Amino acid sequence: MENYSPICPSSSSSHREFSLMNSKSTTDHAKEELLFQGKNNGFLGLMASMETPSGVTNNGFEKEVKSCKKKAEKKIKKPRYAFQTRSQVDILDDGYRWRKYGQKAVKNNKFSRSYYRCTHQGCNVKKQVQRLCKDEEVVVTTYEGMHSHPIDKSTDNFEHILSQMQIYASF
DNA sequence: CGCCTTTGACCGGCGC
DNA sequence: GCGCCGGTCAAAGGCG
Repeated sequence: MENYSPICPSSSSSHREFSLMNSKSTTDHAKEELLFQGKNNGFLGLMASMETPSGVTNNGFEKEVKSCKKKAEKKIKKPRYAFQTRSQVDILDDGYRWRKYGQKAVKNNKFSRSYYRCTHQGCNVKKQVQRLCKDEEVVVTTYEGMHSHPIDKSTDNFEHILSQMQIYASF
């Protein structure tokens, strides 16, 4: 928790990661994911967009993802937001309380992907956390849905969390 | 004692 | 039609 390299050391690194995500998205619906790379305002701007669904998400960011899941709204497609963060820990606590409900091995990746669900009553937000096989320090977190309830933890703690996550926020 | 993780099974979609 | 694959369920065990 103390030896994080403050920034992504080179821009080429982020470029490579992005390419990797694109190549992976050759499988049909994955291309509909939104991949956010923390660059200028990276994560903070992103969180703002998540907390204001009528804001950025309606500017065309809100993609429709095919989700014909049985339990969820059959025809309603949910937006997904992917983040790349640089952290040595898998658990990137964003202030909400998550319960893990699954874990699957990912192809072309020696690490596995974890599936989490928000435990707040009535909140159906899901997220999945995955590491890149080549860059162990890079963690991809994909959020699905939007929280309709306040954060459990304090903002103070959240700042601490941000410092842990080490986004590419120094440009 | 209650919540959470783990883990194998199951299910639906899609490609061949 | 069949098999693969990604995502989810649910039982059982663990931990604070």
